[in-house]
Amino acid sequence: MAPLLERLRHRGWRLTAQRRVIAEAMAGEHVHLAADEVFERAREMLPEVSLATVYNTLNELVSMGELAEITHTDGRKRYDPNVAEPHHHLVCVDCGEMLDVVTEDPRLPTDQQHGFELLGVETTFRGRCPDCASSASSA
Amino acid sequence: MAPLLERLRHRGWRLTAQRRVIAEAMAGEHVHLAADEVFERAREMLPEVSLATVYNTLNELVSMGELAEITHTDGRKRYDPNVAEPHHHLVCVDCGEMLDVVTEDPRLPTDQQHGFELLGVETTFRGRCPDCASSASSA
DNA sequence: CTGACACATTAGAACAGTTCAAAGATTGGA
DNA sequence: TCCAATCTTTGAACTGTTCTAATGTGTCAG
Repeated sequence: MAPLLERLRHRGWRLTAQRRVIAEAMAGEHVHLAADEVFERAREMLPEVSLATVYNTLNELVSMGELAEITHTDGRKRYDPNVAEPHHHLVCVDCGEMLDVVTEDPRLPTDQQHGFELLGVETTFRGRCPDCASSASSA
Repeated sequence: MAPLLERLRHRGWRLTAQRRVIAEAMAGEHVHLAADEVFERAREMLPEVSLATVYNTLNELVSMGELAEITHTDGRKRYDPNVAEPHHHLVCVDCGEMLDVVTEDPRLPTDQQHGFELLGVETTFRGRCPDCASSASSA
């Protein structure tokens, strides 16, 4: 799938300077930035950009389906530009690093569906990343 | 497993009036209350109880391992007294109702582990509950 | 090209959920 | 009973996010 900026251009989305740097901040493969991190990155490229615009734009991209919103344990929302390939997440409980993993979706047996119309599944594997594991054992 | 209050008594946890009503508010099988809902329920039984105590107590119970903390999409933490039986959740995207479901844990293939030491898995099935499905189609 | 309207952006106030700090109340043990 | 430890309370502070009202910018019809 084309990168985020490309996709937005195709949609005829009005691409202002602010929106471009925000989209550029989200570029990449394993990107799971929180709003304040997007703000940081965007500001390096365009210092005048405001936090409100970052929030506006991220919310808009989410409702356009161009970004996925991930709710992290710490209460900050994170944004994932990888909406093309269905995937789950592997998160380090110590440093919060988040990686994409591609695994089979877990299944919900019919007798557990409670009459729900199923729409999706999200799985988060929690663990300790190599860096945190080695620094913990040496501590 | 014994209900929450029972377990707490066994641990010799100092059981004050406030703590008891908070624990009682969490009693039941499919309970996934947010802090303000616990506060509400507790206050019905003991009007003097304060919100700070609710937060203090919930956090304490979580670190004792007697409650599980669930991070909901809306930014409110929810608390689950069912820590005995490993389970996952089924959530209505419209009304937020949350049910426990018992399914097999999804597996993370070794080639996807990125060197992480795995600690746990959380799965959330998202869907629409029967009530919301019928009111949506009639709307 | 120009005016005008729609849309984007901004700063800061407002808001929700949660945590913190200091003072007061309660508990259990000597 | 008195003390020390612990619990509770109030209210302020903090974090992440949304809202508001004013200003700025792009686009297009004429």
